[in-house]
Amino acid sequence: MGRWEPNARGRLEQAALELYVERGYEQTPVAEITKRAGLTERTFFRHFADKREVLFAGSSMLEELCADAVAAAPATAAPMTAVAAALDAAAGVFEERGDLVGLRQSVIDANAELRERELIKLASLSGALADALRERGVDELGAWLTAEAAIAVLKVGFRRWIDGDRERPLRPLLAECFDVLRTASAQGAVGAG
Amino acid sequence: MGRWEPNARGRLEQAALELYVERGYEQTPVAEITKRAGLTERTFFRHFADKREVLFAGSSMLEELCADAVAAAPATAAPMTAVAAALDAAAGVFEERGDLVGLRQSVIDANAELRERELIKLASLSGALADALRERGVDELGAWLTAEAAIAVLKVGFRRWIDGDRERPLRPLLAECFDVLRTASAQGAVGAG
DNA sequence: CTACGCGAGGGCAGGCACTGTCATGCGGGG
DNA sequence: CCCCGCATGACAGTGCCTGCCCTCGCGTAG
Repeated sequence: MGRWEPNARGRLEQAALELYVERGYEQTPVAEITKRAGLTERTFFRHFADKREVLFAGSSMLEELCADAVAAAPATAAPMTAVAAALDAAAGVFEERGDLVGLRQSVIDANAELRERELIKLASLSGALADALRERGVDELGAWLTAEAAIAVLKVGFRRWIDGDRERPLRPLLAECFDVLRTASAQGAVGAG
Repeated sequence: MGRWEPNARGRLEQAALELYVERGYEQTPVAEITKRAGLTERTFFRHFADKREVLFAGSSMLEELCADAVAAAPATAAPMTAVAAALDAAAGVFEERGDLVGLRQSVIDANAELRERELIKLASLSGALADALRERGVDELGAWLTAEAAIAVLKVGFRRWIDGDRERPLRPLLAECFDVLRTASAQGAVGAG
């Protein structure tokens, strides 16, 4: 037994999610979160850079997971196939904890600051995917655009999953998005130039 | 002559950009901006929702421009061709004021909060493009993904333009991005499912 | 000409997010 | 037994942002 209860960080994450759900993000002062977690405000900001970040603790793990999946794809796989494998891996994580993910997303959707934070996390994920593709020898432009395309697919597919029946698997929705993107890209787009 | 100097909003925008360039965004209190513009802090927040928004005054205009371009595309044009026309129109605006755009972007790139705001503006632009595509009769999924793909192209092409020689036209860079995206989408991507 | 409302901005008080700094007490290593 | 590191507490301070009320000049109705 230490001087303090263990897992301060986890307690803060849980208290924050609960309160954000109960009262909304804006109506929840940091002091309330730390009170519920049995800690002080100062400690909150030692664990999380700001009031938003507490909702995105798992994003770095997701990044690693996706980057590893890209690296693990067969050497013969096309770039788009490699990032599809990464989204496949990510989908597994989401599907495992559908309820938690849905709750968290409802909080994010309800607040502009949180949506901003979500977008920069997705941009960071895009960067990680692009890096992983470059490691595979993909050229700069191809890596960048393939990664951004994957994020587009993730955004749209994930949204349809969240807004629909969360018992349905996410993976087929992502596959459908890849298909639609391929079809749309194939037609036209020679206009700019 | 009114009671106050005219164009308070414009003076705030200019003073803010100047100061953000001179000292950096974080090191510039709102009070400094209003001082330079000859106004009070309270007035700043009547014109702009927050300290970041003052840098993104033109984004709603850009949205309208792009949405109009999509609507104005020939009825026979494919969705991707229509959004390419929209980026074409946007590129024209950027190229006209390359210096200002470059200065503004250097400020944004230097600060995470501003990058977040930029991303949500791009997401909003994506939504506007998707709406315009739906107006053309494009189905939900196709509209969404085509719009997101266009934003991906804009992000990558714009970045290359900013980081390179800004005298070079932006449009060919965007066209190249569309090509690369089409090629990448055509290969593989059948993995998720 | 007067009265009145409206619009743009000023002034002030206050809440809350976040930071710097120092204090505190448990655990482990010498 | 001492000391040092580490996680947390305590507290003051800054800056962003808001709510509320006041001021003044202008246009307009009467």
